[in-house]
Amino acid sequence: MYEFKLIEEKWQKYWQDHKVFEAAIDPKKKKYYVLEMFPYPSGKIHMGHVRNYTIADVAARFKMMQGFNVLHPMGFDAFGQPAENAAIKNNSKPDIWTHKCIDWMKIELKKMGFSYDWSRELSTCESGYYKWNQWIFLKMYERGLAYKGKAGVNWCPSCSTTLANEEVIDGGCWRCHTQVEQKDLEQWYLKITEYRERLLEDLKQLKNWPERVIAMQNNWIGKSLGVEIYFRLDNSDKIIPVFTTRVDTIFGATYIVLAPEHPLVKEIVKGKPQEKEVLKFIEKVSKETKQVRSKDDVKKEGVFTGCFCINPVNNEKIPIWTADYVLMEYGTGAIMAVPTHDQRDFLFAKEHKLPMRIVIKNPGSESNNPDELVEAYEDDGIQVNSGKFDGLSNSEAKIKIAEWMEKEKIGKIQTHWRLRDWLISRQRFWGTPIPMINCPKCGTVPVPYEDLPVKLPNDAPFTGEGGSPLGKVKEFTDVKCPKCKSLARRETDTMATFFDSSWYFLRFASPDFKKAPFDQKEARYWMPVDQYIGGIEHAILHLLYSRFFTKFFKDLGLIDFDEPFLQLLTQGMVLKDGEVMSKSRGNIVDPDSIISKYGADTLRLFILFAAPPETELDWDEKGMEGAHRFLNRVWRIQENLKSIADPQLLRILHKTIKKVSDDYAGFKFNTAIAGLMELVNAIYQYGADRNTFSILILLLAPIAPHFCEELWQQMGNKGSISKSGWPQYDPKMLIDDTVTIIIQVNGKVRSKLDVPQDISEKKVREMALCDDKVKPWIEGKAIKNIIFVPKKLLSIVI
RNA sequence: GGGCAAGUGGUGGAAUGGCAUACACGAAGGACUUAAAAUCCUUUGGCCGCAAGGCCGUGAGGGUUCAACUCCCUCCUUGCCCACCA
Repeated sequence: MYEFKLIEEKWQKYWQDHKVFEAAIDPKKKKYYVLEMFPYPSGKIHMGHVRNYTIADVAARFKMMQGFNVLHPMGFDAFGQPAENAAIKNNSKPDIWTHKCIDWMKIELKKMGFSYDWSRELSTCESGYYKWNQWIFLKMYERGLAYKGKAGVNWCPSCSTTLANEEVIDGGCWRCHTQVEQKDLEQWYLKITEYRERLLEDLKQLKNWPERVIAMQNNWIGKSLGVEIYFRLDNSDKIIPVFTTRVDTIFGATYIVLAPEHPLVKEIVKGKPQEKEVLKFIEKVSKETKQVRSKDDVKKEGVFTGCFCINPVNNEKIPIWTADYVLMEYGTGAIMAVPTHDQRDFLFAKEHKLPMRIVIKNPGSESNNPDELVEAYEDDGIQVNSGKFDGLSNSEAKIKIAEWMEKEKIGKIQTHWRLRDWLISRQRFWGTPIPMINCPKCGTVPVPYEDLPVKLPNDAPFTGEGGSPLGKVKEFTDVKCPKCKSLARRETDTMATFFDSSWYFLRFASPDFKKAPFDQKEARYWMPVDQYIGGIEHAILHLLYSRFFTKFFKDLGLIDFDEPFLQLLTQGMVLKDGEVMSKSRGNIVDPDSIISKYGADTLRLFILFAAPPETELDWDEKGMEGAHRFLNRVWRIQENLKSIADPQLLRILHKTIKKVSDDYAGFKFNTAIAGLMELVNAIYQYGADRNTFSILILLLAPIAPHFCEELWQQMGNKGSISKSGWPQYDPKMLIDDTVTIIIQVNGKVRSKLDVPQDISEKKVREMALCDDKVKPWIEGKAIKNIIFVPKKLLSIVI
């Protein structure tokens, strides 16, 4: 039994005292920057963190042993609501709570033996960091990328703060899940939409990102090509623009629908007999939450406005409705309804007995009668009832009709985007103050660069209610206008914490740099991040914002690359009995208690062995025992070393070096460990010599570093094993003298032959045909064909 | 409704056109021990058979191939993400 507690403490101290993992520019060495998504300091690390950081640590240590100059930093995403909530609850201060949490988490992270360069540690709540948030904000403001806008914003009544669209999940607050309300406020936005084309285009560069993350980003940016069509109001010059991606169905538009919030609705019903009913309907819909309106099973409601408009392609007079299934936020807030080719329109038209016309012929149906439809036909087909476009395939017609409409000036080809500007204002204390001053004379005035940072006051009244706590601190709000020197009021909103995490990876290159967010010389060497690792929950927001900031820095001339993260790995969740570990379920396994029972090396080994990094991992304490048993099995090898290497074992050793090296490089840690276990099993069979054992220790070192450092030292080596180089295999040792050839008859395995590896096909044929196990299957039958795959198999077809 | 994954022994998983179930867990048996733990050894997909051996078997069905967990088509199930997006 090895004494994991003593060994782990000993080597953690050694790494710290000898600054083993402190990184510095070395132009002679190839750099490797490995980064995991930094944690929010909630107080304790959980198994998700352990898994994330263990994966990254093996990558870092493996690359280091291979001779790369590795940067592997760690920091804390320290601003945010929980600190403030804790302050409210405990009548304390957010910074005290946060620093306590950070200290505690650092202890736990160090116990895991991660190879961090702690000299680069950063926390986003330090003014030395958030000063640069403010600097970046001002640079964006100068370029018109930060602007103030009044808008209906998502308001969480529980946190009494606004939320970005992206932070609203199923109509609820992303943290507390309270139903989100709509509220009008003056807010700061970042114009991420200005970068949408590049954010979309550059996704193509990201060859080493998981496909699904690319797909999610794609959908989120949501570029759709379509046509804006101008419907003229009957007996008026007023134009109602309508956006469609299915312009091929325009000849089948039998009515149009305006969103109830559409400003035209009230205008056009004025004085009409329907006015009262329409206004009542608008009133009713305004009370519905977006949630209710988006439910699929809720019946689509709507009313006729009494007005008509003209379909510009055939001058048909069609009715105008308003209905709750049309959303003001998307497109133009108005749609053309084609009941035959859109299922929502179909259900609505059936309900309200509106006319229909088939314009895309379903190749699988004879009928041309819309009354016989049981649902809308949304697939491809041939144009009918579409004037001069009849007979074209609808995909062809889409382009032809769009071009024709643009020529006739009755429509315009348009691009629509789903991505909105990013709302960053928060009515919260524990965040970066937005560096702006509101002067009664000069209006909005930026804080001069030399006055940065705008520091958070030490104290503020925390009630959790009302607007920004900063608004109640007079020393903070009262300030002289930088322009006219008259009394002005400081902006009291703080920035969303996603701002902080959108560039921290650059700050790690030079965490103490005083003149800019980062030292260009350091950034040029270390960036971009070679391997980024984190949870899939950040697949959209955090990664999109980080990509946006990176492009912005490039435009400022500070860096010369487009994308911050070359390779991305999204690790799977850690489950317990098939369920997500969570406080509410009460099924949390505390890493700390596991470390004291088995040691960090065993925990690292188990968590990597139990499943591939990307898939879910079901926690199983029995598996921990197995992992621990394996380490003890390795430990005992040293008691019984032979002086001469067994030639059989030597071949297995070299194959293992290759397998483990390849598997580490491909993040296939579970099979790498399986390979090491096979090697250990072989050692127990053949007996190991010193060299074989040393190589085993080196191969295992990235996964169980303390354990291997100790054995490495006991073998008489000096210095850290992480600087000792990576074992190389001899390609000649991978080739066996003999190979096993599989003999198949009609695809079924009937025999196996052990033969010299360079044997001729003729010889194998001869051996196979007179093989005792093969004979009965081919006797008296005509051989049609024989397929020979060298070194693998011979397949006889009869 | 759309997109992306995935579905393999009692369990976690391995194999990405060429011996299905590597490695581990669990289970059963044995050695050592006064005993237990630890350790070591053996067995462990199903069915038939004393055995040799045979047949079946990777969610279901079909296809391509000498050969399919792997490629193609249809479907089912689960997970994740998106969604009255026009």
